[in-house]
Amino acid sequence: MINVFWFRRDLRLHDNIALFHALKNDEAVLPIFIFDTHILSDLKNKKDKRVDFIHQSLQKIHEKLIAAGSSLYIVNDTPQKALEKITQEFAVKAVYANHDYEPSAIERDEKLAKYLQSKNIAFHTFKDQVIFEKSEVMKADGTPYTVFTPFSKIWKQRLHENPIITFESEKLIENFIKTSPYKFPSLQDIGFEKSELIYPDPEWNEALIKKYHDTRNIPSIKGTSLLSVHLRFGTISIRKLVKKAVVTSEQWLNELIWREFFMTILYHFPHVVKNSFKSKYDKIEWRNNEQEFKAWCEAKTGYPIVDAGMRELNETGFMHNRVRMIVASFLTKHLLIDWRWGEAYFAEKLLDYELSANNGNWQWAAGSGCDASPYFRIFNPEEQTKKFDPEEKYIRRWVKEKYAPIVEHKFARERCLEVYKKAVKE
DNA sequence: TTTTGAGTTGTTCGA
DNA sequence: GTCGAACAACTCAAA
Repeated sequence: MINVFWFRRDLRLHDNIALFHALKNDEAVLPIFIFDTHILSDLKNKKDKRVDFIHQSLQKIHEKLIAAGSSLYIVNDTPQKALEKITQEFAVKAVYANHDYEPSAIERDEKLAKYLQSKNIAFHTFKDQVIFEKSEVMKADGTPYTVFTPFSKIWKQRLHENPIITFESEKLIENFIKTSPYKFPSLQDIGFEKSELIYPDPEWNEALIKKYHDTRNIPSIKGTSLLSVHLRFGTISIRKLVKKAVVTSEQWLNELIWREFFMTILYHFPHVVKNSFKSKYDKIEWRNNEQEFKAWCEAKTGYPIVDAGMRELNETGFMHNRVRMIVASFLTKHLLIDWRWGEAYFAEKLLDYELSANNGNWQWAAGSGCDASPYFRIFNPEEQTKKFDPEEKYIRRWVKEKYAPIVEHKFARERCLEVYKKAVKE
């Protein structure tokens, strides 16, 4: 009998909880990854940077496994069919994986758990990608928080009561199954091509995090950690990051807590995927002008800070956090385009795309979310530029051509206030 | 149950 | 140029 470890969004060998539990048993462990054809077929761009990133991360794991006399088993299929195949090929005692909290992942895992149970195979899952999950940080009355500050207070209290333990999974590498190497598929084998992917190594930058509070809002400085993509795919351990954040930067620790706050919100309020967290904001009469949306996507709004951000996104798959807020406010409030359109565009383009954070932040910008920005708070792109990019270094880095403003600020602001007021009053 | 204090990230206006 | 108030009034969390 063997055990199976299924890599999902935890693409690392070190400090991986489910992997640790799989490897500490007597049975040899077969490491697998499934390129889910349900998900891949939805990706329009065959040079998707995220697929490339996953592919590269798997390659690194594969090489380490080969060095240990083992091999990564990769299947290109639906998870259901992939597991059927594997359980036919091997005598599987149990499947190990880490929790995944998105609504579609929960549904997938529930179905697979039933299937595995019917085959008498255990399905062991563990908390790994967060410090506190699901219902671990709740109000005294047992209901979930919908405001960040009290959530973060209790989160920190819980952390204090439960010191972080890391898991030395990499030291158990000898317990992987010994095999001759399985074929490692190329990007072409799974229907994709090499992208122009550039991403930072998952390195902790102590000096940067110490200055984080002062420099994080300046888009021309590389003042943000750039670790989001590694958190997204689990190429870095959240436990190791939080341990360091606690002693380095309260501000940065808060950003990690925001990540868990939005994950908790999505878990308890899955309706936010399609609808406003606060239902009255679903009454907003969006203009949804297709040409204007196209101009926003293509970085042709005529507002340099907005266009710079969109250009950065289109070219790199990343956008500085301050600029994300500015372009989101511009789309929803200046152009009165449904936040879901913007959310979908970010989902397609962002290398660090994460449903919970993307949805939470878009709803924050649109004013429709929990703990959201009040609707009358409308970013003025010029004021934001004066404050955060006064020498226009960031703008000049990304904007080559100038366009006439798509809409006049004062007019757009007043129009937005009227439309929102009407929706909220009804 | 009622009350009280507080709530990521702003802008504009007028003194 | 700087500063404080208004924006509009609501909802949440906790005592």
